[in-house]
Amino acid sequence: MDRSYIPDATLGRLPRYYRFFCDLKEKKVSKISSTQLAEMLGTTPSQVRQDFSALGSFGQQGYGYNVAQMCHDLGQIIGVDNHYRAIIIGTGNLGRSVLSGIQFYNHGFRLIGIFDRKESLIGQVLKGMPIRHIDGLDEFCRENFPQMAILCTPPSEAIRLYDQLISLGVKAFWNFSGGEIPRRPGAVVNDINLNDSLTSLCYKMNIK
Amino acid sequence: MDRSYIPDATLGRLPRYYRFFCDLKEKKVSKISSTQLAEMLGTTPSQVRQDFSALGSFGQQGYGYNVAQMCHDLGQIIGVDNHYRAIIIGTGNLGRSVLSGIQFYNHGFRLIGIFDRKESLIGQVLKGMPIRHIDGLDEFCRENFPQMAILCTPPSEAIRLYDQLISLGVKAFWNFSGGEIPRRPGAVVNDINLNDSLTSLCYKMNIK
DNA sequence: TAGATTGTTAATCGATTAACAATC
DNA sequence: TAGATTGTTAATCGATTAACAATC
Repeated sequence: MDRSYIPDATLGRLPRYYRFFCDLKEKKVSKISSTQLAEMLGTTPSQVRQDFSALGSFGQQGYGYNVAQMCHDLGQIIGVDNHYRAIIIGTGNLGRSVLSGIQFYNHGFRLIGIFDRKESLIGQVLKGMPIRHIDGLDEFCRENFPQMAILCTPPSEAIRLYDQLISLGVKAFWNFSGGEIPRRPGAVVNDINLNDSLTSLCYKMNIK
Repeated sequence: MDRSYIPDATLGRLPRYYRFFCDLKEKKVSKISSTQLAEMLGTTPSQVRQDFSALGSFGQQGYGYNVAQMCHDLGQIIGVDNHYRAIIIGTGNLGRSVLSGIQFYNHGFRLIGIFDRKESLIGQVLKGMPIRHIDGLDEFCRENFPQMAILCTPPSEAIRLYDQLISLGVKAFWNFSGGEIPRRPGAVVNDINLNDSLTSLCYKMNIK
């Protein structure tokens, strides 16, 4: 189980592998071969084996991969049991769709706070939690130590919040704002840029 | 301007390049060097020049890249003026956030129809358009020829709709459902999988 | 044991970086 | 002309694919 170095390309595929194994487990499939899995994923058996080898998880020669085992092992590598404390800022359509559509707990997080700037929304209950005013963000962070923040505000506000939150100890950001967030050592950022995704779809249609 | 072959990695960066040049144009910046641009993007001058060289667009030695020109040229390559006809299916939180947050016209598309299954929503007006019942999808497509579909339904429905829409001539899909859509020749798909993105963020926190 | 399938090594392919001649 | 900066070539690095020995 030496995972001193795992290629970036492998890590990029890790969430999808994990999702497939969880689904297979749900469907009571007990084992699967690299060939079958590659078929489902639209990739090659070689890549599947190379990836799992790099991740340090083991199949069994002549048998394949044990679904429950892989599900557990990949979950460990990802750290889904850590349930990092998360807050969300911005409860417009985007914020609300994240709140309603994502199962935080199954994906390694626990939601502990919801923030907005709009006075009329403060106190409204979402997911069993009141919307708090953004002005109380500092105090909230000093008391509750959120580790991850979901940025669902306009771009310029997201960029400001980013630095503010870093100084408050937040280590990870899920950025839906479309704003360009400067990378800082010690902070990790996942961007969801819908405009860029739409642009790329246009390009793909254009060349076909 | 030979763009017989453009590397995938370059194409993956194309939307972001385009966005940066559009922003610079808005800010009345007239020219920029690969070094300055690389600084803004968090990459290397070498990569910037290599990419633009592959795309067939030209800077000027000793000067840099003309912002307005690049904006125009990259827009041409992407095909933003095509304004492909798009429909959206599903007007839950996710669908509504796409409808309210995306400027279709600026990114190569034109929205021509909104669909849902829920009776109580039919007729409600969003973005100046009535929500139509999904049962009228076939007829609508045969009359209006949508080229792209945004899937904001639950996964299983998205997968069904995908094949239905392909048979109706739809060529591109923006898949927010989280469902795994089988690739078909002649169809292009851009997936937005929020669960996978969250999983990867968890992993990144876990290793830090 | 025989058959199946992994894990790993080697070969190929693609992407990034470095360096510099070309040229505006 | 001199200075700046591109475009392109070559070198390095990383990812994918192919092949097969190891082994359950």
